[in-house]
Amino acid sequence: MELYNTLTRQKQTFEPRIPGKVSMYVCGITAYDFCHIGHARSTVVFDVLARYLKRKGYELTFIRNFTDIDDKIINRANELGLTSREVAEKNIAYFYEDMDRLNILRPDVEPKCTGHIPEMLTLTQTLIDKGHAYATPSGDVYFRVRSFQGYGKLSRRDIDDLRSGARIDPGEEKQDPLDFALWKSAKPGEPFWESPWGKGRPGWHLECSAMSEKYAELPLDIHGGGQDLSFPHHENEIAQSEAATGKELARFWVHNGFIQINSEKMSKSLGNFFTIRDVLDKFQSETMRFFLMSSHYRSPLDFSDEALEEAEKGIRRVYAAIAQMRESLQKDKWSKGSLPQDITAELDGLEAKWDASMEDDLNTAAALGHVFNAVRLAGRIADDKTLRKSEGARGLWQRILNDLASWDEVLGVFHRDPEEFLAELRDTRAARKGIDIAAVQALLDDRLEARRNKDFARSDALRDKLAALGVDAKDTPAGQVWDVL
RNA sequence: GGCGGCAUAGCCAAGUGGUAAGGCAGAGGUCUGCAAAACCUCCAUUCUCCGGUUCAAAUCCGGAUGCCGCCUCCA
Repeated sequence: MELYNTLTRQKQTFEPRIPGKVSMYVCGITAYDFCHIGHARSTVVFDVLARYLKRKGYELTFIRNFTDIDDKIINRANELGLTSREVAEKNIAYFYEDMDRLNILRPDVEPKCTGHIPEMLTLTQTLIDKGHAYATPSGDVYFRVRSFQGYGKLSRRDIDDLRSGARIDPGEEKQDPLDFALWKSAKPGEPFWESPWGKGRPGWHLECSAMSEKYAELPLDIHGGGQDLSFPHHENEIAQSEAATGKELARFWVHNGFIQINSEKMSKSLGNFFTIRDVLDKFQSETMRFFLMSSHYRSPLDFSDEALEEAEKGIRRVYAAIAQMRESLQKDKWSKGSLPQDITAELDGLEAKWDASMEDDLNTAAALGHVFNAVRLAGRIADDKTLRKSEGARGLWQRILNDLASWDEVLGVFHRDPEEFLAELRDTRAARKGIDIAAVQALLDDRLEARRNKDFARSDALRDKLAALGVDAKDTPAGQVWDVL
């Protein structure tokens, strides 16, 4: 497949270093709070990538870490009167709750920073021994950025241009403003580990270098994370790992684009901040996931309730089609006859295009377009009075259902029981719009009664009343059903 | 200031040299007691603007404008 590599700034044909085996390391969360929708995007993007690589038959080693010690966690612990460990563990549990709801598959290895202190100490010592790092009198250890030739190669930054932004904070004993911490000496009251340089804790960038080397052989095939991580985090990882091992850290660097709110960055300070659970209180997780896949993973994606509602309509249409196909397939009698050649050829084409889209830098937006085309094809046959009774129709629907199931292994949104999903969707929408279900049910009962008496005037009047409440009453062969307008 | 990205219909969005996917909304139609759903048809001669290259440009090059991100913790 073609994958965009931030390192080369172009799409490249992805081939793993060892044929058939892929190693992928993705930077996970810092466990100090609930996860926000940006985390959802990142995890969904790499979940889809992981699923797709597996579908292609690769033996995948997928590593995603937890940062469970850092300033933000320590601050939060102090605010809450908890230990850092308690804060991290609580938030990791919340993370799993959110990710399970989003149907994110568990990576193969989920290492925690605090479980890898010895590895980080060893790495730090190696860097000191090689002259790439130095300890200060107060017990900090810094990476000597200018000692690493390739610094800036990922983010395309010139080391001299960085100087203006870098500075030395009071209390730091850096030799150069560019240098970054590998090991931070413990301040009073902070959690610490023993080290050759005194009590302290690892710097943020170090864990990813230590853990990727421990759980995969370098170079990694893929290293991923959010766009913002490319500098300085990933640049620093490269410096640490490559300076210490002499090996390339990763061959492909994959970065997902940001979620935006009104075309602006989401941030707590701007007050336009949404957690995953905020959203999942109002929308189904399949809708959220579908929304996240509706544009390319590297593009910025504007988040809003309106955008979610549009995604909701889209996924509802797919599930409605699944329900219809399943119901149609219940029939026992099928007339002999196949479908016109052009119809089966169209489906052949759609299957090929779906694969081609995913092969092209994981183009889920295009792939979803082909899903809709398949759904429309199914409906077209269902609407044809002659064709829909034929064995050809049966074969086509079964094939589309199989395609959807197969695509779902990667996209992860079409596997629910359609009736159950649609009912849940309706209730979710009703709740969101504050519809009083009991009042609605009473009106629906009245309307059913009116229809039994063929009192269409009263039936229609009741439908208008329901519409005023935001409810759409419809009559199907199976009887009266309702949906949220 | 340095580095980078983006600009496609009313809205969302794919498309990186061969004549504009898909979704939402809208219009007309089939179906229906009427509706809804589903399906059919229509809905960008044109891709922010100006130049250039080419037989051919939304796609490549140069310039302009606008928006956004990174350079400090950040998915």
